[in-house]
Amino acid sequence: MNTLSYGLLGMLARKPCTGYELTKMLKLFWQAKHSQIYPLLAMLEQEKLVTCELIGQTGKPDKKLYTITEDGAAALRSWIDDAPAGESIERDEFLLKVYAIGLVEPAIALRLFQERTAALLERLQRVEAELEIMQADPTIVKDSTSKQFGRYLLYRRKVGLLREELSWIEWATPLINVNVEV
Amino acid sequence: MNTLSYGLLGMLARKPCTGYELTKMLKLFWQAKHSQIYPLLAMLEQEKLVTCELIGQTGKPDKKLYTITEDGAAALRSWIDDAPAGESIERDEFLLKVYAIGLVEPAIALRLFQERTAALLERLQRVEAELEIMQADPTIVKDSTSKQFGRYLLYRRKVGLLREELSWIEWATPLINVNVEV
DNA sequence: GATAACATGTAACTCGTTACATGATTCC
DNA sequence: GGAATCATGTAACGAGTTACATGTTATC
Repeated sequence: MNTLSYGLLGMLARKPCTGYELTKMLKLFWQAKHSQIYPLLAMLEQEKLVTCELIGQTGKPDKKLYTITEDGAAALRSWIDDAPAGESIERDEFLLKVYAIGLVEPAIALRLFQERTAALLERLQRVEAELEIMQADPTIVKDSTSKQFGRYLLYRRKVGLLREELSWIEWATPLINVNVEV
Repeated sequence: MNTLSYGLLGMLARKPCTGYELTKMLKLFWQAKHSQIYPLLAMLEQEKLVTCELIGQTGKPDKKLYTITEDGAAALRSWIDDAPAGESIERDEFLLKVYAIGLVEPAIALRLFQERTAALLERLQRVEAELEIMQADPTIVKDSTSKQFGRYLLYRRKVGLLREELSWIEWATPLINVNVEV
């Protein structure tokens, strides 16, 4: 049982999902490709931490709906309670490029920031749209024992961090122009 | 040449370093253990993107000081210019735990946030201390073509993001108490 | 007497990505 | 006609971690 396995259990605790759905949902908090997720789901099923139901569809491929079991929920809870805080990992190519930004021409530096801004704005839009849906439901926002509550907190966090990075870029951009503008 | 290799070149573009120093410096922007870094440095030397000087020390182990070459700087520049924006990776166990926070007792949830706060404050202190050193030197802060400039930007970014997450926790904490306080 | 900092390296392993494989439907 | 979405799976590879290996000095 690695960290990702518990992550999958956590998502399934909110609602039953297919591997395909989990892959997309997870993207915001823990990147993993489907090739990693499908085998883990099979393992969780073998360990009886989840059950699987095959759902035939017409016009679309059949799918497998996974549901967390009582054992699974117990394992998840004890992981949250007991596991020591694993360190967080961040690997962002953009940051490595910024580190050496003094070496490249200002035009290149500015393009780098512009591209980042575009990507951040796109993500921000998606996250804010999802947040608005959640905020329309008062039980999600107010009941800290709701199954949806943690997800709501995380979306709020994401919005804050995205906005913070955007305002950092706004601050940094004119600093790069300085030597060029004369 | 993978992303980490370019990251190492970027750090070496600022100043010559040993593998040991690089491991520590990199930690803030791209986690990597020394066991991954030492072999890459050997490879960069073979490719003549860096040179290596053996420095004997008394009382401490000998060390190897790596310096970026003209070829190395050129490779680094063209990577920054041309390489398409690689996606950023974040893997944070804490986030997965928060996702399922509705399942655990409020006391556990609060402890989770408290531990996170402590870790964030510690990191914030280190980053702010380093920032103050940089801000004492006006050339670093004002000259966007300085070798130090990118690093300065990144430390500013880090401070902003750490503070943002701290204020998110301050906002979230009372929401968890709600059901308990009655 | 134990731990931390300094300093480098290799081997075995797990984790994660890329590519291969299949196949219908909808939108441009 | 081509791309995107839905949907699952495996194999080969590359990236990253853990553990092993060595040795001094300074601090608690």
